[in-house]
Amino acid sequence: MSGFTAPHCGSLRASDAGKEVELYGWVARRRDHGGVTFLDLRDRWGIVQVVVRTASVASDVRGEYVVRARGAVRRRPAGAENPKLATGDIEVDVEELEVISKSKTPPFEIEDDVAADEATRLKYRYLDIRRPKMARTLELRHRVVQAIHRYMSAREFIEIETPMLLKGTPEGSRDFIVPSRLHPGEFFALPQSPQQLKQLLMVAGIGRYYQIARCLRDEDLRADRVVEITQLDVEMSFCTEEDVLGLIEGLWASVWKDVLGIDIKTPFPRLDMQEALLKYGTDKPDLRYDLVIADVSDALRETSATVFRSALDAGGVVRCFSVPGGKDMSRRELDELALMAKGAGAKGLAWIPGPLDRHLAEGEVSAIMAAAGAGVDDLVLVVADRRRKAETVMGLLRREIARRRKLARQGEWQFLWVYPMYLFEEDDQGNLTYGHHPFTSPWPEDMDLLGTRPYDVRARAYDCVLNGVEVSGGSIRIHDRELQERVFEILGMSREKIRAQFGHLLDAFEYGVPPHGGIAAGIDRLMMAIIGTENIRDVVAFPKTQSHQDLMLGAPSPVDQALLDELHIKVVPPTKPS
RNA sequence: GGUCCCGUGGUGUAGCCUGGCCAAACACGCGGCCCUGUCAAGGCCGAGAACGCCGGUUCGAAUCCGGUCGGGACCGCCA
Repeated sequence: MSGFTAPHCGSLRASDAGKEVELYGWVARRRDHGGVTFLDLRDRWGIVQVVVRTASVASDVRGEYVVRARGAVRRRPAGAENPKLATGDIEVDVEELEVISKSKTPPFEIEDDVAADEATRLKYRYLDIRRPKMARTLELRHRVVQAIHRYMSAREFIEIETPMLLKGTPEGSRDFIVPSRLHPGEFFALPQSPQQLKQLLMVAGIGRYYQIARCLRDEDLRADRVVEITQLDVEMSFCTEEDVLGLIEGLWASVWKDVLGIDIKTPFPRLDMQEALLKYGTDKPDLRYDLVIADVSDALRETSATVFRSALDAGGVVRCFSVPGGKDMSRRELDELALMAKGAGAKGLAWIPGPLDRHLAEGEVSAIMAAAGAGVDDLVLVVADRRRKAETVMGLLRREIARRRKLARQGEWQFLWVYPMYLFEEDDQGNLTYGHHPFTSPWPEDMDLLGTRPYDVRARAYDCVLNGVEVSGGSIRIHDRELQERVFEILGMSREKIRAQFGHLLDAFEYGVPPHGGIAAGIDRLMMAIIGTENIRDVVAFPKTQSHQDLMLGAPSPVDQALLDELHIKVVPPTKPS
């Protein structure tokens, strides 16, 4: 009999009692009592206890050895059941035990609550994945993706693969590029997303497209970002926002039902961008806790407190929110928060009651308290700065307070749509840039603002946020060649550049374009929300580090000079600034 | 591009602020012995780190300073 068809260690139940089985697995733990030895045998499905009564057989078995154990499943003696194990009602009485392969002592213990350094875990990822929690997460991820396939397929969406080797573009994120051997000095770009291809599929008349696609962006990493993301990419023709939002609400409801057995409420609440930034200081608010931010700029217009006054005079804002029961926060904790605010670029952090009170008029203090909705036991955190900076800092503090004081209500699934958003944003240099991407359709009623007040033009764009994680985002696209060209021009692109970068799309738009729109959902972030982690590496089998390294494979690495020559590539080592 | 945190046996931590009492403590793991019912088994015994690396200060550095490498968090960036 092959081990492949043998029962799984973790799948045995009381109903299997009496069966003669052969088990294959890893030794998770050995408890040697002299006359009798218990081995916990682990496979992807779980752990089962096997009992070895021949001391000599068990004595040379060690942790992480791969073994074959043959014996009879039987109910455990009364009182010896282990309710902590799914297999805890039974055990396997070993008649034959064979060591298939030995193991060195692993660099960290293979158990769910490992505290091993993440670098070590990444180097030995194959051991890390042996941890039941990791294996469960990967299996859950598979089930989520399968549920997505079923749902999309049932609605007549078809999965179409798009190329990995695309044309580079200076827009958006930095491209990963691949040298062309046959075209010296020219490069392909790996996809940041199949955006243009899926729009072209709409021109092609496909109507309903989806793909579970890998996308690569060469950007600096964060706790919630990886280099290679997996996204559900969707595009559909003749649709409105309501069609897309409804489709995705139905999708999440279906995934939650099928995979988690949970009913979630649809439709999801909606919040426009402006309100999200004001009340939560972020475009992806976590609604599992309250902490609503208030603007108190007007109340402090005449204040004599210099910190607020100078910010307001410079055209900035003063924002605050109340920390319930925050009066008990220590000076040390407040200093930590202030340090964090400064780290995010704020000039400082004020709190009420606090040292700044004496610079404020009586009425100003009470106005702030009232706006924040603060009671006598509460503490109000106040930041004065340029609007965008104040929003960022308040959002950061709001999240930090919730984390420190464990304010997020567990077990809640707080979905929401941020919609509508804005078509354009201001970049660091004060230049106009797109908010979502340059193919996003302007809000019809705002069309005449395009030439005059572009920043006020709303976009037919939407983000779906779950528990503070942006899980998807998309838009209704421009399907008119002239409007598309106009938007490119407002973005400051020359005719020549438009031609070179997007000529294929504009050409296609001359052959009958259906109105279309779509959305992309990040599977990695979705999984983060589902398992409740803030570390995206927890949901990826083989993730890279913050500096884009694969510690297990040792990638990136140099390649043979011969290969470089063939690709017409010359490496210029970085010069150190003196 | 920037700010911050971390780097001590196989693993996780303590020690570092206030240099010498630290060839460094504790727990887990590991090795040996004992033990027929445990399941984080238990008991006894034992091995194992000159403190990421380089340089400096000092009579003396795990402890102070500079640099460097590695990991992480955040700002910028991420259409």
